[in-house]
Amino acid sequence: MPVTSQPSMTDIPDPEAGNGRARLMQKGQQTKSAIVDAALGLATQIGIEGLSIGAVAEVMQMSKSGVFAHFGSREELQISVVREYHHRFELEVFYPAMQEARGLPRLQALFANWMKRTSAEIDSGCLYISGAAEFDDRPGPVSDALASSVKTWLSALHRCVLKAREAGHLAENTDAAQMSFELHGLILALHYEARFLKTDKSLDRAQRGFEHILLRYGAPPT
Amino acid sequence: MPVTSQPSMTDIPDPEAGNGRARLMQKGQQTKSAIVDAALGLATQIGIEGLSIGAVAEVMQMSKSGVFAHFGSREELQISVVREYHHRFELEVFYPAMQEARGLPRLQALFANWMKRTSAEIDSGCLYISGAAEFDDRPGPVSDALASSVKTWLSALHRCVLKAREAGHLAENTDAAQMSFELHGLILALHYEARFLKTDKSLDRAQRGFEHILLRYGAPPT
DNA sequence: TGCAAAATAGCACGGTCGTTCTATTTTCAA
DNA sequence: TTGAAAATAGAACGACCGTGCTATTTTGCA
Repeated sequence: MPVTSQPSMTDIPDPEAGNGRARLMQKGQQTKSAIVDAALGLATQIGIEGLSIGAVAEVMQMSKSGVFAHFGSREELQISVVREYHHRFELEVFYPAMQEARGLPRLQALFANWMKRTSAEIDSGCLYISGAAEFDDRPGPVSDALASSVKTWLSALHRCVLKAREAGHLAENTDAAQMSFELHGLILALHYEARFLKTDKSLDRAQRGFEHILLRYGAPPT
Repeated sequence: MPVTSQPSMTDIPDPEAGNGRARLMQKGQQTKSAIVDAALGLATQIGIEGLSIGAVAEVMQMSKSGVFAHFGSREELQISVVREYHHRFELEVFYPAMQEARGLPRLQALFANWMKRTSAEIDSGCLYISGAAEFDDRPGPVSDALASSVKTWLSALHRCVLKAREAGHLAENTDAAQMSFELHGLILALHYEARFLKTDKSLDRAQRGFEHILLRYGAPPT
């Protein structure tokens, strides 16, 4: 069997796509990347709405207008941050799991990577979770970008569950959407209790919850 | 058996407690209540951090300083809002469920009320959820008040699970903390998917998830 | 009814915000 | 190396923020 092309989670067009290969980055692009980097770091701490150009400028040791010029508006900076987060999420959660065998092993890897990225070990919070709370009552381009990223990820998860069922690793009558919902809940509870309430053992609980769900949907016990 | 006194979820001292009965509210107290009311409405839309005295003053048709004088600081206003939310949560979720028979019926009522309060039908978001995202990296008095309220509620839930197990409605080896964690996850997923992603059927999924959890922990099938 | 106390308004302060405009510096290709 | 283009800085703007200070109004008891 030939090596198939890497499946991508992404369905969001990335305007910068493919200009990294053409030549080494121009100075401007380098700086812009560094700014988005710094902004993402800030956003995971104080939230996307809390992002201020002044704060980013200070971290970057640049002037406000210098930072501003790269984006044209705060909103565009926020959207860039969301795109960057999406990109990293793919890199850390999605792609590595795709190396695993289709079906249950891949689903398990997906969930394990997801937990890793969500848990408090990584001291930066999850933008998909904090962002949802910030924007669930505030429609606009940033909210749209965020929702689009999240939906892309959740539907990738949904597909993975479907494949596991097709492979006979889950019961035939498995409701994939229902199972995805329950998995999502475990991650959200992990994030909430570990990060906000500082409850220890949250990671264990998420892991055990995962096993409970697998059992319910007919996976062979581990 | 005599009617026992109403059990309370609260372990937070309320400085205003018990002065409502003494006499009709003084004008100042009335206004303060109305301000907290308006502020809570704003906070559920734009977040606790987004609360500004100016915005509250406009809703109240008062001057900024008029509003400010009641609290002495923005932080105190935020804390008052958290306390008010806690109070309403008790009233709408906790107390009504206490009318049900101890054990499984009470647990079911608790979860049903919780779902009702969380779902998108109630167009105001859940302060416990949005607040957690806002304050998980921002320690301080407001974060403390919020965390304290949430912990009070979660431990009430935990106790309810314990009682259900003691009553023989759940398997003897039920891990109450684990079960509470999983229930919490369902509510968080409901809030996330219904409010942010506008996914329909989220309420059904939460309900079905609840039934799955009950089955796992040995409750008789409904 | 009068008077102290409480409640509210009005104004000003220093600060931060996003954004605009203009000047200066840096980059990169011809 | 020169010169156009890109990148960055700096100052200023109007708006909003929380807060303090000082009137003024309203309240509720003696």
